[in-house]
Amino acid sequence: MATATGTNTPAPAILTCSLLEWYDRHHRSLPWRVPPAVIAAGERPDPYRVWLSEIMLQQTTVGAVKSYFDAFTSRWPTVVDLAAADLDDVMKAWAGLGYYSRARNLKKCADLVAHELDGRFPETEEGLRSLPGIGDYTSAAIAAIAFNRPAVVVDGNVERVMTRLHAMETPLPAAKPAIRAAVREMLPEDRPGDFAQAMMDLGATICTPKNPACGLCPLQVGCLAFREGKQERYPLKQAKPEKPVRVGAAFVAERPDGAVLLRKRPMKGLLAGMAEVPTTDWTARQDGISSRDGAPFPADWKPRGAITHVFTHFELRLSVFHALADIEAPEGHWWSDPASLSGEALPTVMRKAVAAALPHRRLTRRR
DNA sequence: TATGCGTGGGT
DNA sequence: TACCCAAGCAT
Repeated sequence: MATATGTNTPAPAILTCSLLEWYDRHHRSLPWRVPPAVIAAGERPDPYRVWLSEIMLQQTTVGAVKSYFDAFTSRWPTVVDLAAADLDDVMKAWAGLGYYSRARNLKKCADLVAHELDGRFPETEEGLRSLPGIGDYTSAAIAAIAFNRPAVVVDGNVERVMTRLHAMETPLPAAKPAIRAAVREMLPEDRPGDFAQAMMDLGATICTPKNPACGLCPLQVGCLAFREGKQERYPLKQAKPEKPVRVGAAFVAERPDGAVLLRKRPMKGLLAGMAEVPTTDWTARQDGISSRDGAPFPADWKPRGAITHVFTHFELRLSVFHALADIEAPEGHWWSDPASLSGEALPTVMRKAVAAALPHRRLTRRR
């Protein structure tokens, strides 16, 4: 439509058409995706695989998800299989992927779908939204991708694309309603699933945070940020508070046969229900950083350096100590022998601690 | 609306 | 190096 200045802004439907043509040619091939040509032939994706991929992809990169997705779908091909699994096994399979409440909710959701919904996922946003671990984004994404419903799917990619397209001066998250409205304008009635994935692919491969490839962008003719040469200015965001530092000590006890003493973290809070080596409390204090006070039992604890791990909202510095011990596992602890250790539900921070104490031990899960 | 919740890769 | 960021959810 024409503007007062004489410059032309294409109608939303024109941009949508351009985006879908781009997607037909340049879509990413992903293990959980049914490509557009196959969709056009009338095939639909497996809702279980769509759901599983969407949960794994929450705040997580495609590269990190792929091997986990393959492992999960090989071991548990259907939602009924996953419902029949032990939660402990699911947590072990999830270890390293982060945000562990996702895995707990994944299992809850699978149980619910398998036992109360006859193994079938709801087909509406509202129905999906009521399931554990499924919020506004994920319900819309599954409804669109698995069931071709005209849902407004807005993730971080879409936020970036739309704030640039319209040169939105409102910072996130306040801009979200305007972003949703702008996406709704572009929704195609016939291909909502492809449209949602096309927007995300565009954000991931063309409309990137740094150095966007505007020369290859199907929306370039309509992009106000590009017109002003200010692509990287958007999206505007609220400033974040700085990260506090917490310190503590970790104690890696090794039995003569090489087993390592572990315990289970509380079921609530950080790394809930995951395994760990014994540690002191993690405090904000900077002094006593290498203190071996707080060891789980008396032993000849020797310093093995320190590790740093950055969580979302604080940075953790752990002094690591090692000792040989041949005792019964204390209440709530267990000895994990060398063959079992890498399969434990150990979050990355604890793998770092063990690696510092046992530098010759292999702890990597996959590659 | 604000905060807590992981991790690894990119720049 | 020190950030930034990624297909967010629960409370």
